[in-house]
Amino acid sequence: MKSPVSSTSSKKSATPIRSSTEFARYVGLARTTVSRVLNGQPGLKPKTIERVQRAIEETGFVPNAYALHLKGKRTSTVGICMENLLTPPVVRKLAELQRLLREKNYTSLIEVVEPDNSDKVIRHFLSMRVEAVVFIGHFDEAQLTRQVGELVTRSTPHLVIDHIGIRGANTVTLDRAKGMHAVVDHLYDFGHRTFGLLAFNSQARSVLERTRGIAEAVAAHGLVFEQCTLALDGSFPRANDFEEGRRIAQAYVERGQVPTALIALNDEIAIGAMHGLQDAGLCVPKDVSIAGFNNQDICLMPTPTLTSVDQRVEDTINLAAEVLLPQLTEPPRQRPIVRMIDPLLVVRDSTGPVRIR
Amino acid sequence: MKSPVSSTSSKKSATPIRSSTEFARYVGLARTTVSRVLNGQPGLKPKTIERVQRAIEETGFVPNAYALHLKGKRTSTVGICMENLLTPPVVRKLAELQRLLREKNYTSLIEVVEPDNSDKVIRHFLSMRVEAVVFIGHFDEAQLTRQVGELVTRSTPHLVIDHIGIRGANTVTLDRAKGMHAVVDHLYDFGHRTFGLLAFNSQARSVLERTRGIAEAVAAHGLVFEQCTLALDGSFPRANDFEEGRRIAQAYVERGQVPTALIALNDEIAIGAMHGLQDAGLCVPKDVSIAGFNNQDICLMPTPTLTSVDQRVEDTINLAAEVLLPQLTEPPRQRPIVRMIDPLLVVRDSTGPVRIR
DNA sequence: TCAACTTTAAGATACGTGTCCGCGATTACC
DNA sequence: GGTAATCGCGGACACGTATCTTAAAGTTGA
Repeated sequence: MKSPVSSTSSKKSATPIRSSTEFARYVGLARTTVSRVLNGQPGLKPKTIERVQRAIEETGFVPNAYALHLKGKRTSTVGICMENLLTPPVVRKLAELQRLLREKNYTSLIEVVEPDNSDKVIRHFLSMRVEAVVFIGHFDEAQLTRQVGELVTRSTPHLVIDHIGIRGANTVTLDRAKGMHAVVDHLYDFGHRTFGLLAFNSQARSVLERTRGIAEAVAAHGLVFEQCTLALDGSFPRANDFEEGRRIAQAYVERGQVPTALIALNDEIAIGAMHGLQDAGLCVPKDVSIAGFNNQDICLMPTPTLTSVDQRVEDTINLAAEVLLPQLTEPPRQRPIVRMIDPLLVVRDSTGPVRIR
Repeated sequence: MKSPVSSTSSKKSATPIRSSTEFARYVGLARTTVSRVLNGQPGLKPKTIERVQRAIEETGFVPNAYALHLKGKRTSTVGICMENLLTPPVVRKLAELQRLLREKNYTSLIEVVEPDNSDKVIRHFLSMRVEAVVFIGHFDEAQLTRQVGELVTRSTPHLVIDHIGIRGANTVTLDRAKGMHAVVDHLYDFGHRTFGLLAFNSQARSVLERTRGIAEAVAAHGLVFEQCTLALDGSFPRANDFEEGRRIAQAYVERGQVPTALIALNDEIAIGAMHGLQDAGLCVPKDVSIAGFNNQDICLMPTPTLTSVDQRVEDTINLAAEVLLPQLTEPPRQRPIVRMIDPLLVVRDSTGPVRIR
């Protein structure tokens, strides 16, 4: 493997070499000759090539990417707007996407977007001449729609991951409604007819989608959503999801009427609720079944292990790359591409047959 | 707030404007005049200024950052080498550092470093003329030492976060030995005299540091490390830490001799072990006390909640910024700066008095 | 109306790099 | 030793931008 930095010489070049002119002077060759070596052009004596390569090792000279782009080289840069860097599911998607892009020799420019700096982030991306902009997570809907529109106008490729329903946007997202549908079907098969919804009190699109999925599923089984579901939700936003789940479970217990099945917004809420029930002497899944969402590693932690809906992050991001990469090399398409990923219900020990009373 | 993109006009500029020359032609002014408006120079009619600003909104023109840097503008870019983007503690540090840098108008270039691509990443950072390189996490020690050495040689500022003992490196890291010392002291005060070490079977520096802390602590209490500690570790690397913790706990149970206190490598292992013990009918902390490490959110999840060592991520990163930022503007220092952060023991319900038998 | 001044426009140069071109120097072959 | 082929050199140009300098246009005052 070629090393950009010398591992043997400890030569202290007091003034590091910053340009090909300086570097050529160091080597004792013309700048043009050095340039031809660096770009692998033919018609050079092996001795000359070797001389330049040794000088690279000695000085650690690296051409200026800014000048290269000015000369017409592609930036090979993709800007990624992140909702945050703290919630595991979005960070996993970032990690996976960045890995794929890196494999294709693209650089990722990653920025966390907040409502008041999102235009600044986009402007920065554009000034860095990114070849595409990717959004991962959930954002202000009107703002995102506008930004996607502007990207389309200037024919900069884009992709929205996770956020459904942005008009005109290329979108790759989990079909959250379908995920909840699968959860309800699974619980219904076990005989459950009442469902407690944990922490669904948000107007975020991703949550509404899931509520819709539940509503459709219970309707498909001949149930009435308002009668068979229950919600004792707390504050939003929440401080700590485990504590919130525990709190909600306690609220059900104190109310003296716990649904036979609980469907949680995410795994943290689910596990918190599970512990809340267990603290109250209830048994999971004998007394109450619980399902989470996201299928994070923590699903394996509790006793019993948690049934959850897997986001299929890897498949999602592979699909995202499949949608994004052609845009970087081929002429722009007229119609936005929208692709949905089917979630995967992972059944574990926290869900079981309804107790016969 | 100024918007880089027009929110009102839906002008479809078929050929987006890519240079100030094109832009000036669009405005109908000389390129130099436009440049002076963009850079706020005096001696321009308000009407001219307004004309240019309207054109910016119409076209969404953004100057090319690459050309700007070539003209001498700083890149204001910091390269961040990440161990990974999957383990919460390092990602939290990244999130915090990026937030701080963004506040100071620095762009972060984030790359995940793997053993076989680390030189490539550094070379890429150098070609992007980053003003500093930051390493977050744990890396191959020899490789990192060499890379830091080369950065020093070319007087590019650097900072190593989390990795202790890199010769010549500016370092900010948690004092992990001190953290384990605190854990042992805490358990000792509760009467514990035997300690099971969970998943400490790694030669990584950060783990060795912690083992050292435990050894020092038990010695300070007049105990002999080899006699009072026990380890039934499994494979490394591990697939899922919860299951690994559970597995190790079961191994202790099957062996019929569980130490009164367990010290885990991290919170996941600790919680897994806790469930393993509970499955075997043991009570935490009455029968066995357990302590984790990192004080992640999941510590609040189990019953009982987990005693853990907090990394004080925010303080760590604030200190990191304090060490890093002056290097970006002031002349280079001769001696490396090494700063340690004192961890914080967070006592919860998983640790208690030793059972009297 | 003309000079003096202010405002705007245009020209030139530089930044670091790749590439093309023509010339001189070295090498290889006979 | 002569000729041709090879190789290195230096100059020139372009990329997008800022800035300095100079020229042109417009405005004011007497």
